[in-house]
Amino acid sequence: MSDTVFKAIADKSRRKILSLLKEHGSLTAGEISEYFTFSKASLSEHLKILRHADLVYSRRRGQFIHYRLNTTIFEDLLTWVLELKK
Amino acid sequence: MSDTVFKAIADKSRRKILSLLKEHGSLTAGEISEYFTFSKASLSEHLKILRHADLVYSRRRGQFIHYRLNTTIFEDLLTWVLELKK
DNA sequence: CAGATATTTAGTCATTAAACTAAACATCTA
DNA sequence: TAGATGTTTAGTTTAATGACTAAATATCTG
Repeated sequence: MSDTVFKAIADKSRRKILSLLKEHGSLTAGEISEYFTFSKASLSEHLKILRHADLVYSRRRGQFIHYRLNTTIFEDLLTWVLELKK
Repeated sequence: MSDTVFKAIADKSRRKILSLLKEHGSLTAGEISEYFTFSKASLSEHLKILRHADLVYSRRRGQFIHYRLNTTIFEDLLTWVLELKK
């Protein structure tokens, strides 16, 4: 399990982004930013961290960039937790 | 799910401590320190963070303090992961 | 193409986190 | 009780993180 993933989910705002994406399926950076008070530049930074951890995909559709969860990494995270719990 | 837990598992050394405890059942701070190169003071700091996150118990037996995993929190972590994955 | 909108990059600053050494505290044994 | 061993606390330093503003880049529309 990569350190990058644990660092990515260590931040409360990023976890909130994940749950927003879970709830809505897909959101643009602009839509996500409506749920937060910090700047769009800061949000972009958070999204970059989530992207690098492979926790989200992004795909540009015209002017907008759509984000969605990449659930494959959660599989690994699940394995890590179960390994310690069992 | 508390932020404290996510912060606690964000550190690679602390995750290694958790897996050592999983593997050995129970270890003293001194025994744990043999697996690391950093100072015992630093280890003590890491153990404090794990204790505050309720990821480990500690119990003094004479001169030694024994650490072991507290698996109840992993249950919550599991729920968090499943919630995003499902 | 020019202007508008969406998003990211660059550069800076304040806060937090992780490491260290030295000292303190707890318990055991002679 | 004194000295040895095990562990934590205090105080400091350095590195990493998260925030900001300003500027750059990408795409759409008139």
